[in-house]
Amino acid sequence: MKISPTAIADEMGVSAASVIDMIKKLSEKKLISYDKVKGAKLLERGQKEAVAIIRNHRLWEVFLLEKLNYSWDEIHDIAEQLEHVKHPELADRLDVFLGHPEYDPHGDPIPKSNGEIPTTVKTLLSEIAIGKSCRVVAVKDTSSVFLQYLEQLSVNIGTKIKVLDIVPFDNSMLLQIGKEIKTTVSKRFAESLLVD
Amino acid sequence: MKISPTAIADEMGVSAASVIDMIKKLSEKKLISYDKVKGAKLLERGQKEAVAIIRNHRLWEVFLLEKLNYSWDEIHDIAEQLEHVKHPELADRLDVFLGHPEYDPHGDPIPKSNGEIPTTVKTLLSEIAIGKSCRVVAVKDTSSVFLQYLEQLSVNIGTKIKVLDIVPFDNSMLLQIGKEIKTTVSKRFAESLLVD
DNA sequence: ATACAAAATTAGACTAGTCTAATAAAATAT
DNA sequence: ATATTTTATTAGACTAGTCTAATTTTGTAT
Repeated sequence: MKISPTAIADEMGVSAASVIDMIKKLSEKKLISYDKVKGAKLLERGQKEAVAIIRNHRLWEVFLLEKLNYSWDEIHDIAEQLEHVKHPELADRLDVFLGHPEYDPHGDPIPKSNGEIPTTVKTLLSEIAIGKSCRVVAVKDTSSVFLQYLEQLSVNIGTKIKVLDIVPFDNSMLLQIGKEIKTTVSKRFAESLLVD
Repeated sequence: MKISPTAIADEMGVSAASVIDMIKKLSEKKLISYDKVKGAKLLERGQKEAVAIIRNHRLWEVFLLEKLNYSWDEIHDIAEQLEHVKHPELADRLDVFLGHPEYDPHGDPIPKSNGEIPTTVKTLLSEIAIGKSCRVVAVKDTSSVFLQYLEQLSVNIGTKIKVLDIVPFDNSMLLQIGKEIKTTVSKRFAESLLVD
């Protein structure tokens, strides 16, 4: 997919001009390539740095949730600060301390030391047929409102969900969540949850 | 003690001009006061922020040493980055997780949530008389070379030291460290170690 | 193919933090 | 009390990251 300056600007909430400036700087540093037609692409060094930071981020998220008892919707913002702490062995030591977790609390895979990222088969809940069951493996939307809504519905990574019915009118889904809860959710909701 | 711009510049390894510029900015923000005669002083708000950061720093040091098994001389640099991570509850949660430690690995007291800093009676090892025993409570010098030297001598916070003799010529001290080690150390060394 | 809209780019400005070099003020020594 | 040295301060410049307001380029629709 083509990554254009405006796409980045929207995503990051900065002006297009800032993105262009930064693209120039990162290109000079050979971290990314950029050409008007192909858009922006990570170069080898940039890819490595990026994956390392994602690894940090996800490991810290596990730490914040499991060790400091932060909730699902609070950890992202703090991890965003922690991810930039730099020290050669830090991620590896954290990884050992946490017992080599494979996924972060949002269900995203934690890159290995060597940069390898485990892949998982993920399907949108919205694509599950009536009568089928599945397990939540990740969330696509990590906003607080969504995560808090999930918490309210007792939906977590690993929660079993059965699709009882789909309303043809607007594709709302009637779900059996775990054993206790039966509820209807919107199409938008079903498109924000990843299952296997 | 009067804190002058040059003193700060030397300590921080920046130019005097930068210090003056920063003094202006911090004064405008009412974090410090400055007057040529009295020097720089922390104001209430500045004091609070400073203590909060020291609290973060020392708690992270405990974490790095105890949980990630970093060594005595590596933790300071990493904690210097971690200390600036900002989140309302972070220090308190870390404090709970670590079991409310009172001192950091260098023996310095960890400020309480309310900003209170426990005080301890500390004496320089160089002031202990021949024949007296004492326990190491803190280090005054936290450079790697010094900390590594201490490690080599098996000196840690809590280690018992007996002053066996003092050389009148240069005030070197003959020490009994723990049960095993007997060695002579320089006056400089004895002035870098705090005991009770 | 021309005109409008959208995206990319440039120009110029601003803040924050830093520097060096020049100057002013203070402290110290004789 | 004056000369010398040290300290404080100012002036002007630089980098990094950001912005707004042009302007140029590209894409699209008729």
